[in-house]
Amino acid sequence: MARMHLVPPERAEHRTIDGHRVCEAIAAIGDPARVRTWAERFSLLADPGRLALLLALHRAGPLAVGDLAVATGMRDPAVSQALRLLRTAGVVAGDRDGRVVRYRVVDQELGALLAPCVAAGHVEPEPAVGRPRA
Amino acid sequence: MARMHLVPPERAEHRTIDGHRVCEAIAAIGDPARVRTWAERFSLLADPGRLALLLALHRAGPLAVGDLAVATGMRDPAVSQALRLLRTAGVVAGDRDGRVVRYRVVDQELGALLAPCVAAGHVEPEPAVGRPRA
DNA sequence: TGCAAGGCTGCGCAGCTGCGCAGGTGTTCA
DNA sequence: TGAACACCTGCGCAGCTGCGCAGCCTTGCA
Repeated sequence: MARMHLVPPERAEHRTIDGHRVCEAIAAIGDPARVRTWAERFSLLADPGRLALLLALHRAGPLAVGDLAVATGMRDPAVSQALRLLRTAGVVAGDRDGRVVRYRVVDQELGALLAPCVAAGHVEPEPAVGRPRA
Repeated sequence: MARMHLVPPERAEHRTIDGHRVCEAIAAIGDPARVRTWAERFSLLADPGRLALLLALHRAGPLAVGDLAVATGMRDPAVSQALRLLRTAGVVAGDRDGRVVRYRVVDQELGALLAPCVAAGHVEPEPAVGRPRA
């Protein structure tokens, strides 16, 4: 945390307000690829449809595609496509039982991110931040 | 958690595989508006630029727009726009100091979501390999 | 063996998002 | 007072995303 001349040479000549903090910030960001990976991870939860599917699977256990469609009000293809995305990402897995495929959450790390979402169900924190200048 | 006839009448006549689990799923999903709110929350973290900015602000403390631009490699307008989005969402706040505006993270709940992202990073300093930025 | 059910895929569209460029506003300093 | 600086905004574009419709494949049952 001491010596950080991590500033890319390209930007080294830019004038900075708090140079040392810029270095700390760069250290905090770390590998851009890692940041992008996490952004993709979060983007999986950024869609109401997928989030609803994950919440349903997380708390109601293995569910079939059609049932998920009924529960979420989505169309079958939409559910299927969303699940395919989540499956590709390694978040869910499907178990075939005859002609029924039941999906379940397998990525515990991402499942843990669902916890605060569920916990905050009863309380609605103030989204209305006082706009100084609307 | 047993008998829940929460199934919307519209979808009530659809054939289901595990009817009770459908009800549990609907209960797990809860209010669609809440799901959408959380999806928007996650979507704030779903962009590499915003995520990098939040990581920088979260760990390096208050930073000016220009410094954030240098740290992230983004252009000033992009940083400004991202911060405006985050500020509108109540995630960050800016403190004006003369002509400099230093931003900081104010939404602790969302800041907590950054923790696993940081913890799993473990970008350990390379002991001897001098690679500022290949 | 025929038929229905469950699930998946191709295609196309509407909508959104992020960003770069140019220009504007307010502040500080020579 | 003018110039430099920090930040913000309007505009437009390229790219992506999610979803609906229609159709196909596989499976199970009568």
